[in-house]
Amino acid sequence: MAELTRELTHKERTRARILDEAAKAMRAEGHEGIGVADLMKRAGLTHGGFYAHFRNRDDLVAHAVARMFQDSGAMLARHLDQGDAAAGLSALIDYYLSDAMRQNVDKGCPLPGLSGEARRMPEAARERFGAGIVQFRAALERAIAALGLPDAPALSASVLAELVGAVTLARAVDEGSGKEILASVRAQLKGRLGLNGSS
Amino acid sequence: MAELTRELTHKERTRARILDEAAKAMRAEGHEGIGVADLMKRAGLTHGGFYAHFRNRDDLVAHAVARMFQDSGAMLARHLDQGDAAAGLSALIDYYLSDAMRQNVDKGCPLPGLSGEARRMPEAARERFGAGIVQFRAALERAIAALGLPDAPALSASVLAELVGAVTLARAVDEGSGKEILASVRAQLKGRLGLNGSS
DNA sequence: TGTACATCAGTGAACGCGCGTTCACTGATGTAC
DNA sequence: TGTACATCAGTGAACGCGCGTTCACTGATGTAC
Repeated sequence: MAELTRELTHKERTRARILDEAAKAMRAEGHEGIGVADLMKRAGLTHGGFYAHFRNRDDLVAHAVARMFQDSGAMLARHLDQGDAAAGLSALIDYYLSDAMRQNVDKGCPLPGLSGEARRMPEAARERFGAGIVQFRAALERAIAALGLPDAPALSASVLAELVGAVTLARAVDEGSGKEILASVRAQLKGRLGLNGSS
Repeated sequence: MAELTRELTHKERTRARILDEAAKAMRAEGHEGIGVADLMKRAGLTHGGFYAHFRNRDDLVAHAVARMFQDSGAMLARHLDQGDAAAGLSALIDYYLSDAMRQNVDKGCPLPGLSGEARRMPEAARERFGAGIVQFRAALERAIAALGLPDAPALSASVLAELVGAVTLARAVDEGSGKEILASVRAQLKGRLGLNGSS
């Protein structure tokens, strides 16, 4: 408990900086897309020091994945853990399917960029990734149930698939098609969840 | 025209074999996941011969992507280019969201496995990939329009996102969750398209 | 029909390069007295 | 308060390895005569 509020040591701050850079790099370049030397350079260090912070590269990847889902969980809580489920879901959809999400591949949710290669990640990272997906879906399910829609478990899977698929595809096509996919899916999804009229 | 029916030369058959292996390997391991030497070994050859068939590795990747979308287009045509749009779409959904699709990552549609890294592919491959997505969506749009549903363009984007997202996520989580995601999305998607009762 | 030769798909050794990892060392920090 | 020393985060040269690519060569094939 004291653990949670204690000042970070110098080493802990360095480690956090490395993890932040790793999370950015992995979102942009995939889990194999950045090397130890480049990563340490981005964090303002030399590559040899890496092994004072992580057992090896696989260990880094696992912790970077955990880091990304912490951010992701905070984003979900910000939108969904408030009184109004309809307003929260609507805002989440607008955020997730925004053009900023399409463009800023190194920020935000790891699902569109990394789900396709999760299978190939080192074991610890893969497990955390799977757990992150399950957690994301559970948050959606709660919000959908609060909205009073039927069959929230199945609907949450469907909505999550549509959100993640839309961003993934929007990033893979040309800019015009990508923006259009996002706009189409935003409209369809809100229609489906009855979020059209108000708020 | 004669081009299309002519017997393949020995070299052309070899090239096709290399491309088939490359397509399989890329679906399973990503576009950077297989090396020239391993690929040629899988095709029963040695690595030096590679450059008699392709300018370089980027050239191979571009042609392998084209190859995958040929297969993908044939799969779509098989399901959708027949009289009954409802039966065709229903069969496509069952095929695409099947457990076989979840398991056999080296076969079938390249979208779930590779869309997330399309952005990072060499330019020619990236363009073909984007074109493949647009073509897939167009086929869906035609079938949805034939079904008589309103707003086919937007709905096709939404359905495609859901299909691709569902398989991507199902492959990234544990087996139980994966099967459950596929079953949920199958049911939701068919309900959405009014494909529940018959056929 | 049989021989000589050109063609060219495929071989395999070699290359330069960047990767993850190791390790002896440096030098700033903070505690002991 | 000032000095001596232990700690340890970070440095940078070095390693073995696998990668994409090159290239001189081989040997089977098929055409020319």
